[in-house]
Amino acid sequence: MPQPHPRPGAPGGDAEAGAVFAALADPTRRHLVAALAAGGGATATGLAAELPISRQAVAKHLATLGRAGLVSQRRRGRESLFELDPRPLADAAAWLTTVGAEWDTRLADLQRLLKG
Amino acid sequence: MPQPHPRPGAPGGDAEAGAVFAALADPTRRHLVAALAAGGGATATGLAAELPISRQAVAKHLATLGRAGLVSQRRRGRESLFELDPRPLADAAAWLTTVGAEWDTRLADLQRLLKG
DNA sequence: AGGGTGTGCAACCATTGAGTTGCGCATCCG
DNA sequence: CGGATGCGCAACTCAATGGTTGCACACCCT
Repeated sequence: MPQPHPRPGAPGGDAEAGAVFAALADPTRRHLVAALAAGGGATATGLAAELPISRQAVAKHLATLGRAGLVSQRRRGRESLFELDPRPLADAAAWLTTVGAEWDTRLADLQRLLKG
Repeated sequence: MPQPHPRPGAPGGDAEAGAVFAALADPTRRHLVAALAAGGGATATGLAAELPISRQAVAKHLATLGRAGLVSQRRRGRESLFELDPRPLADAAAWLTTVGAEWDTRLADLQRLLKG
């Protein structure tokens, strides 16, 4: 129900979604996420091989993605595998559609107001 | 079809989506987007009134959102109105779901491989 | 006309973040 | 055993960015 003054801020899970947006703000990180989505688990060294940056840079990015809950790490002998966890992506998508829907509702209300 | 070397990057519209993610990475900007979605057009001064930062800071954020295509500006006499444009949100959502779907497909393929 | 109100522009500061290099430790393999 | 390979941690540089203040211009209203 559209009110003139709904709460100023927040659709559900703003913090979670925010972490995801911040994580995906960087093109390198988007590339990593896409690569992990397409290729399954991979190591930092392997991922760095197809990128113009150092392994440590990739490792940092993976750590950032991990902090956002998008990537999980598993040690396998002397190498460590990184794997995508797509669940937070859903939260972010929900935020986007919620805001979009809220806007659409507002427009519809406005038009109804003008017509009526 | 899962190959060892799929294309490195990109579901459709990576650049567009990236701009949106970068724009929404900041909590203040998310708040602004939410406020515009809920309240319709607003001025920088009005938006700054409910925030702990200066009008100019808000203006800068609105400019950033404008560069991402999320906000349009219209001069009305001596005040300038900012309005949400939700279309880029759809692009970003599409990116998220594409990546998620790609991951799901990969998982399904893997399971089929193990079963078959 | 002229004061109040709202914008926009520019300079400046502090913090964050991406990237690098160097080093030490663990693990596999000949 | 001992070299090679891979990882993680720490220190450092450099650019981007969120925030501020100050000022000048445009517009509304009495």
